[in-house]
Amino acid sequence: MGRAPCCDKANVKKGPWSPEEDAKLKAYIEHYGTGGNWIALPQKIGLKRCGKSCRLRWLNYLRPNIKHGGFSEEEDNIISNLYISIGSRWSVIAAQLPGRTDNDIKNYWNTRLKKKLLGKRKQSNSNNNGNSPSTSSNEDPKEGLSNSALERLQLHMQLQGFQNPLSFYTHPQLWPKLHPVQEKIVQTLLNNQTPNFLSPNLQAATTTQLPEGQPPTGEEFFIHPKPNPACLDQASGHHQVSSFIEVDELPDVKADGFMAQTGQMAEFDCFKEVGGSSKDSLIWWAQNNDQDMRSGSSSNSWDSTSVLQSEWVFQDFELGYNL
DNA sequence: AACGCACTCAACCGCTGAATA
DNA sequence: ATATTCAGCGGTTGAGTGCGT
Repeated sequence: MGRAPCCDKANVKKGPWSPEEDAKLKAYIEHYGTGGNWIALPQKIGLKRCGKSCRLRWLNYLRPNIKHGGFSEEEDNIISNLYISIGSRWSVIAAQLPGRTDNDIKNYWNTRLKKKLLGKRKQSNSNNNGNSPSTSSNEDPKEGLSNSALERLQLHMQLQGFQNPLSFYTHPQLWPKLHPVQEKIVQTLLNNQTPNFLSPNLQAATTTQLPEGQPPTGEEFFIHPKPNPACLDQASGHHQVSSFIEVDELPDVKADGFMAQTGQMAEFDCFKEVGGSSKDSLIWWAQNNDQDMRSGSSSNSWDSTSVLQSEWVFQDFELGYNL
């Protein structure tokens, strides 16, 4: 079943918008609104543009109170931590940054912030031992986890001070401290999307608050997944170490080798603990991601069921992975 | 000055899910 | 229940720009 094009491509202008087009679009929307139909809008205005193009131009550029560039440190923190927490859901991230558009944030992340953070990490690695080649996730996307997953894993560990592998699990004070904004987002997402079997961890995680009246310093923005006590108790402790070893420092961690262990991992007690359905989901996730990796697909791997599901399964996956 | 490379960002493309016929 | 339409979203592209040689 094909889908009808949203506009007549032959009669539609593409490329950069002229000031005249901008003025027409802006004046019309400010006066009449969008009318709830972007497709019909360009015809009404007399613009030879696709409705989608008009919508994008309005949302990303013409809309009032749009900020461009000049991201602050606080915004950097929020973007980084939300990316690590929820992945590339730019619209959700943008919703927390007034005046910022998803497109702007996405560009900023891809061109600057990611490099800034991963760059720090590489520098940190070379300072530490000098023998870690630090394979960047985007160097070879066909091998290993998806770019997004690897980046998030790397950033997550970096930002958690992974240099002391046991510090997180052995120090409850390192457990989740959510900024109220993030707590709200996570709770909202939880209520709407997160499968029940994953909720307990996260809900527990969200219960830890910043001390009242204490302003966030930035560090508090980081969301730390709380380890599943069942896993801690029943998996003989080995996962504690494995979960903090950097993926790119593991010996030859590639798609096949890594994912081949999912069956073994799925049998861990801690996964039995959370119920059959979750186990199935985990296996499903592993299989689907395996396919995604093998195909080298650039499609959004966080997806098909629920981004959050994948996200938290991924975290559990880290816990359960046995080196 | 000219060239090539890297980077930025506006815009496009294609997919998904919700709404509706 | 199915098909269709559309808004919204995330990934990708390519023109423009800056910088080094």
